[in-house]
Amino acid sequence: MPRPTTSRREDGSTTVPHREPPLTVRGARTRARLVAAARTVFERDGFLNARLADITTEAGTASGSFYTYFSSKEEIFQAVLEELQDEMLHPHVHDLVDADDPVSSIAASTHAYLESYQRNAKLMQLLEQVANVDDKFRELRKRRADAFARRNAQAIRDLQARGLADPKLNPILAAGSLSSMVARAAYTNWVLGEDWDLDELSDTLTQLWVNALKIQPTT
Amino acid sequence: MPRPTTSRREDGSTTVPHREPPLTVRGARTRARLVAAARTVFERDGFLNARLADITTEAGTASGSFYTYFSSKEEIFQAVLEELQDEMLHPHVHDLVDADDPVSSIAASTHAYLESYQRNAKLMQLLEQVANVDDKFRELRKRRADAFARRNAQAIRDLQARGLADPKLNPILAAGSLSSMVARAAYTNWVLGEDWDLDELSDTLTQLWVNALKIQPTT
Amino acid sequence: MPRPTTSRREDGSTTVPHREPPLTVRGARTRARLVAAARTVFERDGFLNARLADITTEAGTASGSFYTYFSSKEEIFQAVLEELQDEMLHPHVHDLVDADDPVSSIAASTHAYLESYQRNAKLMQLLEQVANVDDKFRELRKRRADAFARRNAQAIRDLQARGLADPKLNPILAAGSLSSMVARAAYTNWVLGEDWDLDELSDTLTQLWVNALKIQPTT
Amino acid sequence: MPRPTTSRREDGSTTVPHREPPLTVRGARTRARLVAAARTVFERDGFLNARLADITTEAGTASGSFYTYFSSKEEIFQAVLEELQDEMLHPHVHDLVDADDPVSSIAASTHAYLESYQRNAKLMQLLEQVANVDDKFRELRKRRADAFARRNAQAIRDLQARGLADPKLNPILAAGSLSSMVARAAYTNWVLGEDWDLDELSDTLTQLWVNALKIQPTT
DNA sequence: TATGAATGAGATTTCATTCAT
DNA sequence: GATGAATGAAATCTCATTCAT
Repeated sequence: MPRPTTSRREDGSTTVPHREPPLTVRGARTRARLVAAARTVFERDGFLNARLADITTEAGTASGSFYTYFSSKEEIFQAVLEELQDEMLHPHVHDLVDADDPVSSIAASTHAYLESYQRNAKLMQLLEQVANVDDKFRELRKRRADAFARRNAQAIRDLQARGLADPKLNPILAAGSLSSMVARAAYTNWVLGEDWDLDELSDTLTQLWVNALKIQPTT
Repeated sequence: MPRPTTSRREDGSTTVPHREPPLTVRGARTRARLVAAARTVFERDGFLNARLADITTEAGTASGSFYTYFSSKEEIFQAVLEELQDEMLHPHVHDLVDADDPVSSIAASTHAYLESYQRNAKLMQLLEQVANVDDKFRELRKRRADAFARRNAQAIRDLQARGLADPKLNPILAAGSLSSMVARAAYTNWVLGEDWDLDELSDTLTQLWVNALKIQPTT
Repeated sequence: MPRPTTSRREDGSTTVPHREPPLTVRGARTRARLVAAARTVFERDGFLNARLADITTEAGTASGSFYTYFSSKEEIFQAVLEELQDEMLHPHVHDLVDADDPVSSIAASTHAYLESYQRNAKLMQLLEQVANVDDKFRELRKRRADAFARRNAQAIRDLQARGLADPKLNPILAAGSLSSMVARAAYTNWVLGEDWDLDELSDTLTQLWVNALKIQPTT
Repeated sequence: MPRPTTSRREDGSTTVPHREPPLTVRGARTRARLVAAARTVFERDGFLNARLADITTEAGTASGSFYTYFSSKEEIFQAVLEELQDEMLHPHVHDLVDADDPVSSIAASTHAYLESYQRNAKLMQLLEQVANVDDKFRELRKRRADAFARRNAQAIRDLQARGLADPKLNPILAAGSLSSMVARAAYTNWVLGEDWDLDELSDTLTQLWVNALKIQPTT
């Protein structure tokens, strides 16, 4: 349809398939089983190749039960994504400003990002796949990237104000570019399958970031 | 959405019955029309949504004629990609070593990369989409990224040897990371649709790169 | 729906599934086989219960071939309907005015209508079913009924002008009502399954019509 | 559109497991709510498009409660129909014989029929739809039409015996045909959506009926 | 009685690929 | 080489009906 396409009503209006949250304990359990199954199947087969039937089979439910809780593959994918922590979705240095020691702060957040990327590599790969196929997810990612860039840009601005970072840099572009660097490096390593050591990569990225901003030691 | 009967597996294990290059002039013309049509359709509809029938219709040929020249959508996509210059596929600084002035060299190649990315944004988006869906193209991208990274790593190593770059950096990881930065920044700008000015972005990236490597002026 | 319901293009635009008429002889033959098969299946199973698979099976084609020529059950039903003569779709007296003998004229057209109704009873039943289920066909029927009513109303007006019919009657309402009488009587007899004799029914309807209009003998 | 799992056959051969009438007050109330909801939903969506889930939602009951009172959509439709007065289901002249004044009698019953048709137009449309889809309802309609025809035929026979109506007419066929005329005219006006004035239509139909039977004034 | 989650059969529709002309 | 009709596998989605609580 396509749906339908599928207009149900005789007046041609289409009801947006809104799914109610489960009201009973049994319902909540079934929904949870479906989400877990979806994660398994997505990670195994990829988003595009995953069939709803695979998911329900994996969850041990009837095929029709899927639609009790979700109205599309996209929707259950979103539910799967919600298990990803926000902090993991983008590299960040949000404690940069508060820190007496920006370098350790960058090091810490970089390391944390890489670790969680590695831990969720399959899911990150999925996200990459879906964001390049589905406009809604592309938009979602853009909004998140923007939010992080703004926070990092503010941090850079603060450092510049305190004379601790290269004043010539455009804070927004620099923040976006350096975030990009970390995100793409992680992608290259764990999705494309380079075999860089996590700690070494973390150190290099931290060093590059610090150098790039020309961060001055605070002491 | 019904499943395409082909390209089921994500591991890319599809047998490719090779098609002979066209022998006659008419054949060469038809093939060229198909490739051009494919580019149009891919850019309009995306790789996944593009149907072979759309391509043959756009090319003004019968649907069956497709198989005279190509044996799959992947294969014609490869043909379309061959129009992209190699240098455009990855950010590079290959003239870095020879240059007396590494900064201008970085600036020039960054600017060139961004320009061609902007010019071929639709195709780059396609490449991103396909590389995240088809293992063969993912592999292809990895090999190319590796090749560029090796060359850039060598350049960095040379600068370090001449005392012109931060000796603490791991040349391979630094090269990979900085390339990633430029590639992903371009992607963010022209695929995700940020609205950064090309020149400003180019300047920022150059500055970050130079800072990151702690490149010393040669004079 | 069927494909998510079902926008093909990435921009969300939906292509109206316009089917080209067949270009080859083979194509024309296949299309004809499908229409014939559809009539058989519709008459046997009714419009709603008919499955496209039944039609293609009956036609001896692959299921997918259906969509080479039609894009929906409604569309092939329309093709089946086109075999019905226009004159058969509504009771009419269009030669009423010209006739020197309006009574024989009414008798002849009534008899002709009933005969063709009987001959196409199954199809008329189908039309009744579909017109009460599908707005497009309901509209189609209304337009046709209107056209016939206008012609008959004109005939009545002429008779009134010549002093040959009851001048108190509203020509439009009388025409509509008397047409309704014939149409519904035929429906009652051949669809609901009364067992009235065609000739007797024809005579009665003619007599009622003549009486109702108070038609005077012209001699 | 996927096929409903039930009511496959057009011959209406569905086993109907009877439901006991509700024993408690609460039960009676629930049943009444369901019937009212069904009418609303049927009139809004049509019989075929109406889902049992829509009905229970509208009634504010759980979906499973439906089967406590009804065993199918057909059965609840029948319950909805029972709200329609019998007299409304067919045009009638049942007081014709007793009347000293057959013309006024015909006028009165015609007018009454049209008025109630207009008032229940949505339900009459539904009945038309269902009677053309479900054999049980088609049979029901036929039986009722027969009963009315018999009564009207008797009335005509009486008039003929008293020398007050055209003796050449077959009473049964005339009764059936004239009833058809009124019923179909009402259908055309309020279901197909002509825009005839009720009183004008009523007058015309009465006049046609009186003329058709050649009814003589009794005085 | 009432609830609402669970079930699963089954039709539609797509489109890559083949093949007779 | 070119044509375009024919093929058929496969996945989605619906919703009447059942059933455990």
